[in-house]
Amino acid sequence: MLSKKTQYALKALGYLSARYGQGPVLIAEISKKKKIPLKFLENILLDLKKHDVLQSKKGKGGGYFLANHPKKTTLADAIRIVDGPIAMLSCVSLNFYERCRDCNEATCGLNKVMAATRDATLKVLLKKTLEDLIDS
Amino acid sequence: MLSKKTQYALKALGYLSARYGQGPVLIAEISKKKKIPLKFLENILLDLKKHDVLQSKKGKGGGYFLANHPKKTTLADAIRIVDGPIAMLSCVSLNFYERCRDCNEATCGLNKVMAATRDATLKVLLKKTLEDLIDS
DNA sequence: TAATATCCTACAAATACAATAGACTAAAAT
DNA sequence: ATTTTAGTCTATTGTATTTGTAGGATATTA
Repeated sequence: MLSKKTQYALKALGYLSARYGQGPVLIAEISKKKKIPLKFLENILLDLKKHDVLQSKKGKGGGYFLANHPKKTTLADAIRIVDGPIAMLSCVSLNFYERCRDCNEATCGLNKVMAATRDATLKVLLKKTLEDLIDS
Repeated sequence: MLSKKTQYALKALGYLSARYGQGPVLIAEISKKKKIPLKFLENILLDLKKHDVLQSKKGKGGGYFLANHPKKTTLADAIRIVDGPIAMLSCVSLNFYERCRDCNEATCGLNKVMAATRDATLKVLLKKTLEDLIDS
């Protein structure tokens, strides 16, 4: 299950996607419209900025906005930044790989199954983008 | 990511699958071979028994064994018992559904995307069974 | 220089996860 | 019968993660 933090992040990204090209949006506005705790949201957006998904502008007329067209950022990208690995086990994670103790990957049945699961999940998350987060 | 508890459960189920039809296996044996804390494993196996994945026998010559052929239990079944929902959000979970506050599912972009992700993941986990957990 | 709004670090509270303890029940062997 | 074996059950403890808050620092505009 995605953490609440990640849900907040995706909700905020959806909101910003709907306003892409319309200038900066205040954190306070996103917080209010999407019912996300303000200070928590600050941290989340900052994190997304540091990973080049968002850009920001300070002072009056400032706020946050997407660094690229909503189609350019995949959900896999976004989720990895905020939530970490997409795979169900570290030993099959592409971006957060960790060898598991007491287990030989070459012979481990669980490893193979989880790699197949990761591939299926990732196929969707690499295809879907921030644009798909816009509410209809 | 799967909890450690779930990893332990799947490792244990793989071990029991390899010994299917060969009589009961001691918790202590599984614990030792798969390096799973004994008392923790007790709880996990008991849980799987209560959900009819395992059966047990007490006293000398006792132990745990699969209730059905390893092919009969899907990984989706096993994971749901120990870990809970497979979906990334409760609002798209088939077995652990919860409506999310402050969000209209009919119009929510996130909901649609996560439903698609769930379908892809589930397609694999419903096809794979305990038999696939047997180490080669 | 005053007002605005993001940036940054640290912290606190709440929840979930991992592991252990110890007594209880059932079955088998003697 | 009673001892040994092995699973059953409930509770508790320690640890880690998650969620959320506080308050000042920095940058931008007017």
